[in-house]
Amino acid sequence: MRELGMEISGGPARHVSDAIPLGPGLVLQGTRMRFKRNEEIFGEGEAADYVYRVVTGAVRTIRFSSDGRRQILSFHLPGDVFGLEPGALHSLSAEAVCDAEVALIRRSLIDTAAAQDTAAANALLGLMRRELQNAQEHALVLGRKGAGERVAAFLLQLSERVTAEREIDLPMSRADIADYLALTIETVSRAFTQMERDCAIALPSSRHVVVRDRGALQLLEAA
Amino acid sequence: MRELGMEISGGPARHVSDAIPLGPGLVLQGTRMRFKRNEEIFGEGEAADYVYRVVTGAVRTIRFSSDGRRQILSFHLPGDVFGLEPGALHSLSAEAVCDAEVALIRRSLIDTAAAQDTAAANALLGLMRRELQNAQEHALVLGRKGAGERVAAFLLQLSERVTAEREIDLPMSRADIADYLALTIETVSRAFTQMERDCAIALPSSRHVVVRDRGALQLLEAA
DNA sequence: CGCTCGATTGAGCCGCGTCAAAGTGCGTGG
DNA sequence: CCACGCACTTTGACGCGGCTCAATCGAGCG
Repeated sequence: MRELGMEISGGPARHVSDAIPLGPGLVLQGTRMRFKRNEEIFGEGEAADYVYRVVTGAVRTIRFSSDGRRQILSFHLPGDVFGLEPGALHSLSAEAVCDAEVALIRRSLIDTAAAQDTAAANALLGLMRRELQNAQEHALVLGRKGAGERVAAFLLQLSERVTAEREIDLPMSRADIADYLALTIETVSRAFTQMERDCAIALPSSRHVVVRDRGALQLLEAA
Repeated sequence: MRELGMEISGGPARHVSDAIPLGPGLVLQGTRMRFKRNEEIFGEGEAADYVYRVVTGAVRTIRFSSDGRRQILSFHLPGDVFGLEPGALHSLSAEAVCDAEVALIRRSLIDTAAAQDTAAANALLGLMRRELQNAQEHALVLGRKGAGERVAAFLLQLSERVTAEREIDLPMSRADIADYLALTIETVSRAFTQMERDCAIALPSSRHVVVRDRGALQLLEAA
């Protein structure tokens, strides 16, 4: 995190404490910060002195391939914890997908809690497991699915996370989706168009998706 | 795990205890078992009552895509711990790549140790982190690299894990490599042949790789 | 010696990336 | 309020890398 103190938004937000639930029965106090669209929250290689929780907006974690192309490893939505690293340094970067509010808590507090309270340690383990399963599922999608199937899987996953409703407001651009699914923006766009032609979804605007036929999407996802 | 007691190999191996180091200062007693090539160690959806550590041989963890194709998520070599799941059920299957010896330890013992000893809990967290980083790195490789680069990255990674030497005995078949890298056996084979033509490696036999020019491999890996 | 499984090699095709050009929405400034 | 500009999205044409299908080769084993 660069210039931690300087990036806190003006007004009464400074030092407004915010709760970070690490698990059942374990809630630690944090500080809320605002980040603008595309702003870096922390960078790869920096000291991992904080753990974060999305309050509003969305956050992406990214790494760069040796050829310079970026891979988005995960999207984090309100309620999600991110930046959790057992090591001393961040092994990836995090950026705000759109304007976002994030709650921070000092890493040292969490370590202390985990050292004294086994319930806290187990809560951390649970958060870690969740990320591991996400990463494994992601590897499976990237390895075994075609373009249309990846986009369908992405929409289904997102619709489950955001709400049980049929309408999704995408916080991220086509470029973000492409870098998450390891495709190009053109291919992602064509997949959306094709799904609209098949009446699986409707696209009132490019960032607003209406799931018309969930079954058709699930069929698409299955390759 | 099916028919746990019945699959223990004959002879004095039965109930021979084996140490499983979960971390610095935490070693638990386990039982050694033998598995034949391609034998299932545990299956997706089964109760995760044990944690495992490879003693000799190699183990693969796999999941199946909805279209029936398998994805190998990771290879585990002697010393590696696998089968660790915070949840009650295994979220993936494990099989012996070749004849292998595996040390088992009851999950309940580990949970007890983690609940009483924060050092043990941290050791578990470390093992989990290692797997998470592997999974993220794997996703990046699958998403951002071409065929030759994937195979080069695979060989480099394997050579670092097995030994610092220049010779690698592959425990796994081309089909295993293909399913790990999300390629076909033909493409993997062509990549090997090409690397031999480029004098980056030598192939005395299909399972024995000699790294001739590590720099060339690293150049290949970088896309 | 012959069988079988795994590995290699070749020919052809298809999906997705690349390059290029419109089209669309939104914020800014005149 | 409208005109403009910029960023994002969509659509099209084309090429290439890896998959498919198929044949051959090689090694271990009965």
